[in-house]
Amino acid sequence: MLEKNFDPKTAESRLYAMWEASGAFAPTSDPAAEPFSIVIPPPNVTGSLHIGHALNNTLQDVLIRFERMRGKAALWLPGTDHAGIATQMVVERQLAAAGNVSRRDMGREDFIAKVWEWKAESGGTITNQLRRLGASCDWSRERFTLDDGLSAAVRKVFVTLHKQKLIYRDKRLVNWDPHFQTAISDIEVEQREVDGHYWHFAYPLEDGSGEIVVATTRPETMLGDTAVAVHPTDERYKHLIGRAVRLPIVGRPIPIIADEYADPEKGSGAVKITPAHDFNDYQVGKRNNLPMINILTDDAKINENGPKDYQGLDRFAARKKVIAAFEELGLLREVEKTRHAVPHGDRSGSVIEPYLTDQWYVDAKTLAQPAIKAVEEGRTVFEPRHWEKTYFEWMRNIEPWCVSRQLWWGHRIPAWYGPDGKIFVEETEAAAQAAAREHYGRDEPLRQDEDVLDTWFSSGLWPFSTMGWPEKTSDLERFYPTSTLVTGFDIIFFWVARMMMMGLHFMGDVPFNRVFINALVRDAKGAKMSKSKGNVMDPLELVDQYGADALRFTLTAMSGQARDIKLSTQRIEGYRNFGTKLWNATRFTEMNGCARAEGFDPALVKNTLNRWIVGETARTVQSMTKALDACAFDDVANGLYRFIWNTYCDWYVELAKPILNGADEAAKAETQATAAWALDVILKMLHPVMPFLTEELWAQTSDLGAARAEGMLITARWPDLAESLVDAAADAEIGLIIAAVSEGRSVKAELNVPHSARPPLLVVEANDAQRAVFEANAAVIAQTLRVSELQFVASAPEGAIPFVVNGATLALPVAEFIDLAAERARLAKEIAGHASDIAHVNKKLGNPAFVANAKEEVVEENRERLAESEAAKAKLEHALSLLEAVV
RNA sequence: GGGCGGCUAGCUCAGUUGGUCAGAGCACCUGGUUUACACCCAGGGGGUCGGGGGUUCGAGCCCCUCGCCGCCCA
Repeated sequence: MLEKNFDPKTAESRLYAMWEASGAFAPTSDPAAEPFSIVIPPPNVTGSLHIGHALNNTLQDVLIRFERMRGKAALWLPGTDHAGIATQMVVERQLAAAGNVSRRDMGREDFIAKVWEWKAESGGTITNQLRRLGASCDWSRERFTLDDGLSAAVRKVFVTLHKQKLIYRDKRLVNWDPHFQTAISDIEVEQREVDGHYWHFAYPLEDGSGEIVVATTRPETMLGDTAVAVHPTDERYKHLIGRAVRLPIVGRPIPIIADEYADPEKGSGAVKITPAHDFNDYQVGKRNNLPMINILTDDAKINENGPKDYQGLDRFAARKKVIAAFEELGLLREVEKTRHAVPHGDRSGSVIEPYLTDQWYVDAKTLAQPAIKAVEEGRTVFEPRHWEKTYFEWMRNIEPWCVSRQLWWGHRIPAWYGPDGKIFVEETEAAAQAAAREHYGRDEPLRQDEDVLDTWFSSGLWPFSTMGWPEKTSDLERFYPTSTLVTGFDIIFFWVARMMMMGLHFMGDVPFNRVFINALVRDAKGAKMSKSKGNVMDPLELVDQYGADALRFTLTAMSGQARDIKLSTQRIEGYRNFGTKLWNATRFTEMNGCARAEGFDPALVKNTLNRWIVGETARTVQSMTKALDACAFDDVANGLYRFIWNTYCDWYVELAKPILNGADEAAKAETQATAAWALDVILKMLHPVMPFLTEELWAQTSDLGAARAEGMLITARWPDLAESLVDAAADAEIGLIIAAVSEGRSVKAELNVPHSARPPLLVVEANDAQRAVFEANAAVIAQTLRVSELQFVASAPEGAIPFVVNGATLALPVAEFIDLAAERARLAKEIAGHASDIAHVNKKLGNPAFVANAKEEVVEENRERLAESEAAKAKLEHALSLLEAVV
């Protein structure tokens, strides 16, 4: 006998261990099985599971479990990302906290050893947390972006792209993060609106004949100014073009040039040009052959190109000093308050400086073309579809991808420099030396590039590098392209786009056929969860509190197509209750001898109620299968909820009670068998979303009745029930019973008939078929509606309360209890309802254009509806008139 | 400035190709010792589907326009 409640705390770890030990997570080796594969978006190895991971991985697990049960060779390939900056940051912080020497004092080798040490200790945290969630990943295939195989893949890709001239070295402005002292890519830059100022500076003309005013939000950059630009058509300045101003503080004469970049509408119309420290100015500088003066050090202090008394000053201190100097010189014309966007590093949070450096670039524009085409042609489909616009938008305007990072933790760039600076890009040092020997005609000492690659470079290879590429492995053969990628929209640029480019280039095929973009989880108020706001919900705490299944079900139910999910514990609690409901329904069936019958065939059941639930079950299987195929996760959750609670528990079990307690042994046996059968189907359908509870119920009911053909639920076969199991006659019959009971309950409740009262239910008027249903089901209706019996009468006695169900008139003789006013109100309400319906339909049918243009079946439907409503209204009006007569 | 998404019951959201589509869950109100479940059962109130205009026999669903809100990119 089942306990009263499911206990997730003890069951979850036990069941997970059982699954894992059984090998159920690995794809079946059956060569005939169709492959279905998902690669996990590798979480940062430093990370711990947040609610976004919980959602993302729940959805992947739902798909994997579904396809596994369907008999496919389902592979969910897990792993983690070395996460260059993030990890380096964590370890550096730890070193600092422990009072250790800094990274730089420690040296590269020792520091990296420290990181690996840290990874060995803490790197398993997040994968263990995924296990708590129930994720059925194939852990035997787990990968890490910095493991040997993936590192080899990275080198191969880099060298190949270099030889194809799709990777090159270039000197240009990059986004420089002074905190980490590395370049970062455009998409790692976050624009933040901040309060700032426009400082209007006067630059005196060199000949002393006047001045020209420019404005800037970054005064310190004036130290690197090499021109002032005005618009070529700007009449105010035309006469000054070609002349020069003397740059205050610095004393350098700089030219006044004509360039369309200057906007006559903005400020004075003249703009200072600092080619080495501003992206727009850089373009202007290139167009006009201006010198580019870098005035900053790697850590954003003024370098030797600045005036003596500025050298070594931090950029913000230098800013203050520049402003003070202008004020002193009497050249500060105006200070204007402004709000403007300032670039920040998404990891460091520090202000990014445009900075002129040598970096490695990937020719993303070229690689993007096939990636754009693949989505245009539908070889990869985004779900929801509208994300394709975002993808195209970015891909069509893609910039060269800066892939070098001045960090230590990551894939060292496989490039070696000869004594003369000649670059040898090879997969190994030995190969580079060989190439150098070839080039120089002798051995020369080589120096490897100090930089590492952007983390996203290795994650871009993830769908094939994890399967063993560049080796030709059987996994690649079988599971590439992967079936579906499930990820968040925030990394469409970072990750999805890069995988598309790399996959197409190196595998000649898309990395995945479908990309499901999941929503972003927010708190109950819709705010983004963040540690600083203190509104973070820890998924593991929620698992502790409500069980993994409840959390999974909640996330599944809420993952519609909307961008945001607003998560509240109330919701989780409700779905925890849903699990308990199913648990207790199972407990009920167990108590009532429901057990699998040997050779049970749902097509052969005779009892109407059983035929009905068989049909409803088949319908649900079909809609759930369809919804899962379409990644309509919310439909899955809602459909299961409704079927299990409102159909199986509320009606099937309730209507089955009289049979289970009755004397008709044949009907009883059939009902016991059908209830058990339907429950098994339910467990299967619910398993992908609530794996723990269902597996536990599956186990606990395993010895009830005939043995199951299948072992554990996780590997049981997904149900396949034919549409033909739906029986229209059974639907109509049970539908009438449900309608009669519901309406009868409503009447009793509205008239405040005491709960203990047991009037008979009078069948006043009904067609032959309906009469037969009422006769056959009198006992069930009587028990469920809590009436004494059913009586068939020619007309309703005085004071009986009539109600209309599917055209039949029923009545409850409860005159002694009723409040006349209440009854009058009830009737009036019903009549009004029908009246408005009639008016609505009449208006339609009265419109000749409607009858002429609308589809025949629509017109017919409306005619029927009108007739029904009119009949019902007439009956109720008659009842009301009788009531008035009594009074 | 450009792009994308949203605006449906008090709250959170569903509403496929326009024709019972005005729904669900929660919240709220009323009643309940129905021997599976109070993590329960039964019943109930509540929305002119952001505003305006248009197409259509018919629009929450299509078009235009305006207004907010959010996100992304400049």
